[in-house]
Amino acid sequence: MTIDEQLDYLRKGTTEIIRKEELRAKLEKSAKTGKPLRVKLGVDPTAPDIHLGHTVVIRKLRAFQELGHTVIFLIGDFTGLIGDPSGNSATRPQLTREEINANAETYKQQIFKLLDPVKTEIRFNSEWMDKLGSGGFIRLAAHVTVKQILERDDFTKRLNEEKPIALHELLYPLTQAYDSVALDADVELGGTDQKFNLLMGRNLQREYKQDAQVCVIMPLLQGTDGVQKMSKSLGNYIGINEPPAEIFGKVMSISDELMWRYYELLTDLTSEQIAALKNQAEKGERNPRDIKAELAKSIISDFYSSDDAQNAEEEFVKVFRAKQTPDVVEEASLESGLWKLPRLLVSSDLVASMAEARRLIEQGGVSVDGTKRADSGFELNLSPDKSILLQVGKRRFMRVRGL
RNA sequence: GCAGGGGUGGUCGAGUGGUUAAUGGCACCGGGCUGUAAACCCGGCAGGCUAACGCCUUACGUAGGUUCGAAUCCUACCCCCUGCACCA
Repeated sequence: MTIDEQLDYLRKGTTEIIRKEELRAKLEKSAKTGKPLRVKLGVDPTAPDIHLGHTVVIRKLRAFQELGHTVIFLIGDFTGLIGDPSGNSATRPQLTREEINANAETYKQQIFKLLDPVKTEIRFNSEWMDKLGSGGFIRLAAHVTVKQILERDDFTKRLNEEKPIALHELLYPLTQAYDSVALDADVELGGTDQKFNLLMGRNLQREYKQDAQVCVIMPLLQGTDGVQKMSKSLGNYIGINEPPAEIFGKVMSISDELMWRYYELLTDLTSEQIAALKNQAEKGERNPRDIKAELAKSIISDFYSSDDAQNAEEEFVKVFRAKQTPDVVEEASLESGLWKLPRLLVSSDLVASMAEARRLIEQGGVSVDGTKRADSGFELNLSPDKSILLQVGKRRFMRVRGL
């Protein structure tokens, strides 16, 4: 690839690159000297459950790796002690060394589904932060003025709204910035919420007479609700460790509109290819459903095999289009005898409460052996010699049998 | 410590004595429609008992109190937020 092509490739999906000319210069220099660029991503040590939102940035790291550069996956075990940079939640719990190591293992196991281990360094910032000591930390703090820190949007806003800003929060960008100095980073990646912190790294590197890092800023991915950013706490996420069928279903449940965003940020298709797909959908040449199914398969293939992706789709079609029973249905054994339907649904854990069971039955959401039963008084007999298939809604199945 | 503001169901946010299990948005669940778990439309969304009509428990930071009746008034306590504190 020429440098221009590389730049184009790296630019796809980014919100902003600060600054593009510098990135070009760095790419050129690297090509000339054969020395790979050091590309940094900092992560929080507490949340090792990676979801698609995180992969937006990780995929971008991969793009750098594909071009031969080195990725530094930085686990912020020191910064983690400081607290939440977005300021809206409480200080994080302090983790023990063992917990941090365990989380790091989990991270590795997950990120290496996307990244090349050979071209990845895993580092912890306690490595240099611990050495710094409080004296060193104060000397570090002397490099930055309060005004500079307060420029951060979030801080300005909170200041104006008279919302609290804890002192340690002001130090957060500083420590993150120092990581870039310690690592001599050429590029740092982050979401739009990280922009200020990334820029702080540039400034601090200059203070330390280093070549300032380029900041590659990625958008935040919306969750399955299409409204808020994907996050575990909002429950609108798709985890990369989820079973393929689950991922497939969740992807199919995003709105048609949102899928273009997912295409852009979660696949390797070029912007032109995506535009072409969009065009086909708008003209009615292709059903958006199919395009979404392809997206789902592509995403699954990142974390599983393409066979798994294929199977997930077949299963989906079987259950939702052909309205058949899935291949694998969970089985439960309950006491033999006469059961009332609501009680059975609750006892088999298909439904959480009797009230909900009755509601679902009355709304026509429950069937027994394929027949809809909309009567809460429905009774059935459980015996050991034959199992009964319960279905709630479109996708909750369970086979029950008497003991 | 002092002054002020605030704590409501998964979430945001109404409600300041009486059909209030608590308006509304979002999320979520069910149904319809569809080549989608999309969009759209309809319904639901504390729990227990009942085939059903319905009945009964809990619930608006916590604990008491006033009242025929309280998320709403009173008392105490807890928690969160903002400001004050020095120079005087």
